[in-house]
Amino acid sequence: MSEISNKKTEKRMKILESAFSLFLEKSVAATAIDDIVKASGIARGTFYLYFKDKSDLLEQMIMYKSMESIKRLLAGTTQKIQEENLSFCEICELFIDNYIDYLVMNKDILAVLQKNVSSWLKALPNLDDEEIALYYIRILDRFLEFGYSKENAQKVMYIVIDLVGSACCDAVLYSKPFSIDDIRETVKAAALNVIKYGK
Amino acid sequence: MSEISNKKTEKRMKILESAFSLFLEKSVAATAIDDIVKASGIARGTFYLYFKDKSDLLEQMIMYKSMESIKRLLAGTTQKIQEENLSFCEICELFIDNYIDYLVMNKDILAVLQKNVSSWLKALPNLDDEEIALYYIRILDRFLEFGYSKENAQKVMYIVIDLVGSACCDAVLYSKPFSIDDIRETVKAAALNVIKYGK
Amino acid sequence: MSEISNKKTEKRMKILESAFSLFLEKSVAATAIDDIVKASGIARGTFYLYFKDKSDLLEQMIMYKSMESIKRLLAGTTQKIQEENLSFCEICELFIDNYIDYLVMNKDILAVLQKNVSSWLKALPNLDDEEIALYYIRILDRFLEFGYSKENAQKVMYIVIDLVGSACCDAVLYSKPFSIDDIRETVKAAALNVIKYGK
Amino acid sequence: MSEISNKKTEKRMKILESAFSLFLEKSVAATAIDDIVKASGIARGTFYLYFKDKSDLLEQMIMYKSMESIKRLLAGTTQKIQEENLSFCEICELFIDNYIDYLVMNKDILAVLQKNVSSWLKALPNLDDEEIALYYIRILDRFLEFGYSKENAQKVMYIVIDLVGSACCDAVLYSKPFSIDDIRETVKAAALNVIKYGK
DNA sequence: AATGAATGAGAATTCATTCAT
DNA sequence: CATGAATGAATTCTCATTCAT
Repeated sequence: MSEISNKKTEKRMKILESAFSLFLEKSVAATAIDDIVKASGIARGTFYLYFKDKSDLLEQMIMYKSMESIKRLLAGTTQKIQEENLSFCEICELFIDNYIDYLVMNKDILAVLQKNVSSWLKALPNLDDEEIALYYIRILDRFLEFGYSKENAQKVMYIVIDLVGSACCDAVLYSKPFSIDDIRETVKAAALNVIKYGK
Repeated sequence: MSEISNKKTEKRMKILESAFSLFLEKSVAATAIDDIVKASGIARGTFYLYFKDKSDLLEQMIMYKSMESIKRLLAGTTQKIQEENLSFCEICELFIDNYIDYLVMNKDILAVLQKNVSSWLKALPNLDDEEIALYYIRILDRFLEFGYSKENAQKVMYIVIDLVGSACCDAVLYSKPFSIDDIRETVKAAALNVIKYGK
Repeated sequence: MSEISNKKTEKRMKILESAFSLFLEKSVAATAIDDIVKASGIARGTFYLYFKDKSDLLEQMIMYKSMESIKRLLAGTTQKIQEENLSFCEICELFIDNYIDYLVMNKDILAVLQKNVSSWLKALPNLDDEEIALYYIRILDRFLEFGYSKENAQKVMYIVIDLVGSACCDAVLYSKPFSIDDIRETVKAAALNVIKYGK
Repeated sequence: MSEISNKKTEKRMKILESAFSLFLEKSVAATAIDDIVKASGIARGTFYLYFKDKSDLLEQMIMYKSMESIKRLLAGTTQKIQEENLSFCEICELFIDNYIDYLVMNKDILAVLQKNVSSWLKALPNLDDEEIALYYIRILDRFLEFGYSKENAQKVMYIVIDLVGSACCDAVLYSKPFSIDDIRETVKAAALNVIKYGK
């Protein structure tokens, strides 16, 4: 990659990160392009060299942020799976636990993505990120081993991820109608029941 | 109710309905107060006699729309429960089925409320609508009969409703990652498993 | 006409006049909406209550200004015609003389309208201004008396007006390639020759 | 001419031609330097190596385009004059005919130059193009032979060219208020009358 | 209560021009 | 000579809200 191309990517990242911070502080709607520009230390026109408009920025950011973090989650989980020798249900529990932890710890991301936390799921089938695709296949295999059909496995995985994301989003961000501490175990149990009895 | 107060309520409804249509057509963000005012056939200033501002309108609308329809859903379901003699699990299945039907049929409401379809849940505990409160208690009782603690029952009910709402929202509105026909049975089974094994 | 409607028309005029002055001072391109707004003593948004945008304003202004002044020209000329007893050629000469005088005296209008001074001609056939239509017919009648066919009369009238407008525009505004004093008599003679021998 | 200087001229032409195409497509005002630069296949900064700014480009283009074509017009006409033995009036008629043909055929140039088609006239007296100067003198001589004073000849020539250009501009571009076919003969007759009786 | 003209802060976007490479 | 990323002043336009009638 050339010097220039490097600098461009760097600046694009800088804008994305600055915008993200502002979206957190205020909210997406309350953040003006002008704020982003000032926070990024660039000129107003420069923004438009990198993004078509605010919604283009938001779209790119959701992908960038959710990819970035889901990758970390998957990497951490699969590593543990390989190290220790775990049963299918133990793996699922571990994964769900990690996902909830991830949501709790990344409250900032959650605040921006809202109920779209799990939106990376929709992009999974035709995603061009090899790393994530690999993890996905590895987990899918375990479902097949457990007796799931491929189709059913995909649907159940979707429902579980969505269930956890949706329920925890309200809990983590608003503690409504339950705090994350109150509902955590129930969510975990619910998710596991969906998997255990979903064949 | 007096003549005047009647007219006021009527005009308030007119505004809510006009706004709802526009929110559907365009989206909330793209709808200006001016549009709502024109569609309602009232003067610009009049809007502010009925609503503090746009977000006040939105809040009132979500409540109005989701109450209105959830009431219909609950009424229909509890009636059937009383007529036929059903077991707890049959009742739950019936309720979930009806909820999915309701989401499919009220695609327009879903389009505006998005993943907030189930937001009426958050308001449930301290809601001043007697009718709904009554239904809620009746269903809660069934959970207790089945062996649930009150607290756990509330959590599981929340998770189930949220699970169905969230998964079906994507399915009904975007058919992504699955169409509602593809995922319906899996969602239903998942929800039932959460209830059956959630004690 | 109601009080309000009166005030609206008044404000519209105020904007048109302020804009006209600025167009004169600077040029159309160099005048920002903001300048017009300041000069009119109104708020920025108010401008958009009266005009869609700058080109809408310009269009309305050209019509308004060229109508306004052409009416004065026609009125002045036809009055003289009725008072004194003049031959066709004398009438034409008088008219052309008056038109040149008008262009010289309304240098400001000319500066804004440029070669569009005669653009009111294009709108003549389907114009809804009764006053002007009346004058037009009266003059046309004289041509018919002189032996012109109706069609030919219209064409010759157009060419003459356009000839005078175009040649004098350059002369009055830029004195290029000739000053108006240098070319006036030649233009007048040319125009008269077109009429005299154009049958 | 050196290699380098050749390439420079070539690139300058390329920019002029690209700009001309865009001016035609959109209009001068709606064409950004950026568009011209892209269409020319050069870098943004390069533009400023060849032209001071947009108005400099426009000025150079009007001259370039109107010179280029007026030369062709004059060359074609004078050639015919020399071959055939024509009277003064026949020459004038031929010239006017050719000018109208030229305007009809160069509708694209007309669209950009608008009523400035005849603006080359203003530059005639102090033009450093020998070829055109020569043609001009030759035609002027014929007017003197016909009995015109030098000064009057220049004025009449100006009026005639301007008359034809202005009337035909509206006709060719907008067919308003008359189409070119409708008005052609009347314009021709008018122009000839100006010359015949303009002494 | 109802009206709608007026407001003006503020948002988005463009674009000619510069300058370091 | 050529490049094109960066600039930021300038401009257009929107829209929630107020207030005199």
